[in-house]
Amino acid sequence: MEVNISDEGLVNKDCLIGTRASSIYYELKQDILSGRLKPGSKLRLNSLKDDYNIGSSPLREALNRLTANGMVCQLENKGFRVSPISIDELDDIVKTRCMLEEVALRQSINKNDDAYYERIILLTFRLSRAERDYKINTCSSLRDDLHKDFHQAILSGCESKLLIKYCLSLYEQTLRYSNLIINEKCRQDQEEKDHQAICDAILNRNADEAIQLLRSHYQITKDLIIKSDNLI
Amino acid sequence: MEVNISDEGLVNKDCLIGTRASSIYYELKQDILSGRLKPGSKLRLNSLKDDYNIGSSPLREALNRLTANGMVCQLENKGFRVSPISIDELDDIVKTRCMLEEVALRQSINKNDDAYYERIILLTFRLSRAERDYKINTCSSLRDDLHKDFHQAILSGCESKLLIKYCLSLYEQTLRYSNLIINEKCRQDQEEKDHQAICDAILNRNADEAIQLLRSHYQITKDLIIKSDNLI
DNA sequence: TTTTGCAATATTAGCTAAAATTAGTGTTAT
DNA sequence: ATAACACTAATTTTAGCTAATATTGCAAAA
Repeated sequence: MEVNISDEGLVNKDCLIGTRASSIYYELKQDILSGRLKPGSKLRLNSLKDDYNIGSSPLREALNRLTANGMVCQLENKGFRVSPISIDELDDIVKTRCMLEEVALRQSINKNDDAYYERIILLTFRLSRAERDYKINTCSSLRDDLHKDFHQAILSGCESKLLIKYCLSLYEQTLRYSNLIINEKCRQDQEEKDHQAICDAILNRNADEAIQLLRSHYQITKDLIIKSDNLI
Repeated sequence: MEVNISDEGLVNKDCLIGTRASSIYYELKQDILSGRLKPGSKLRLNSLKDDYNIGSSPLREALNRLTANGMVCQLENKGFRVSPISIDELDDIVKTRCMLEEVALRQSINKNDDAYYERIILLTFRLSRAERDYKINTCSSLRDDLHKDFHQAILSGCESKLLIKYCLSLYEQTLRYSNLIINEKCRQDQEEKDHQAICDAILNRNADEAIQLLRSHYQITKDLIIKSDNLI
């Protein structure tokens, strides 16, 4: 199987892929995004080697790849640590994300491509089903995957690969903050409505409204994160 | 010396820094940007180990960091190669760069910060002096450094670290294409005038004009690259 | 007694070199 | 002609070693 490392979206997420460096990359990323590895905490190579049962070379490779996303930072001769979080950074992430996704979303809608609209309908449906199921079985992994797919889908009509890449990176950075919210029940119903509303606006070719809805979707999430006070 | 790997701008450029992985990173980056390592060409680990006199572990680390910039791409179990170039990608880079720098430049100018304007004047002066010297001694390294500094300076009033990071990455990606132009004499005089005009527009607080000048500066460079037919 | 500076020790990161795995290629047998 | 096999060359990984950093304990001064 030929897999280009940089095309993350296409890579099998279940770590069934070839190299150890890649699978450890996904494991670490998951653990950082989920908050199991806490922001600011030191990533001791020896501990990680034991915990994940891996050698130092592929481990260092994985950590180097994670520094690219801004999830891990490295200090010369002092090793790696999970990037610290801050309200300022969250602010920057959300603002930048709004700005870039506005452009990508408008481009997508204006292209007027049938396949794009079908994708939106399909993924909105799947996501709402997963949200419903999640209330019963509380297994979030499918919901989380579909949530990511939804947000990628609404930008998928954008011609610029770079723009899409940046938006994906910002999505993941936001996710790290979102996962700090403990009580997400209150958020969930709102989220579901937001997604449906965004979907409708897109299908109505109403770019301005869709953008406005997306902005407030992000703004509300940000406010909740800041209010939740899990930021040290 | 404490050096955060991700803060590239602050890192000593002359490879005098601590780890071997870092110094090999800068060497490789330089060789890729300069075109010595050709787009699309295979980066055989054994050859690189011999050429740069280094072990495989720091070498792999450096290559992994370079994949983050999009200068190198990696295929599972097939190693690394210099990322191929294409007109489509150049198009994407330039468009995205225009879009992001417009926002960053407007923010910078509107902030109305004296230190910012002083920086612009200073760097424009230094750059023009270096351009003049370059015509005599044809040593481009100082000119290249100052050119980079100039383009960073005009965005340096922007509050968003992310935006600045993206702009820097796009600058470097553009540079790889620029260096394919063999006959750059024709370009040089134009460039010098462009820089001066941009500087003037900024000092006049004329954001719209500055943005327009920056856009056409990039557009002209792009057209020259495409016309030069070094894209295979 | 508390604080400061230094030296010795322990811990950790980073690197090299060699082993193991994988992909690519050519050959042989069916 | 095609499929299976074996061989070669390349990548990836492990394990051991070196160099750098952090910590501890001790002694001397305030």
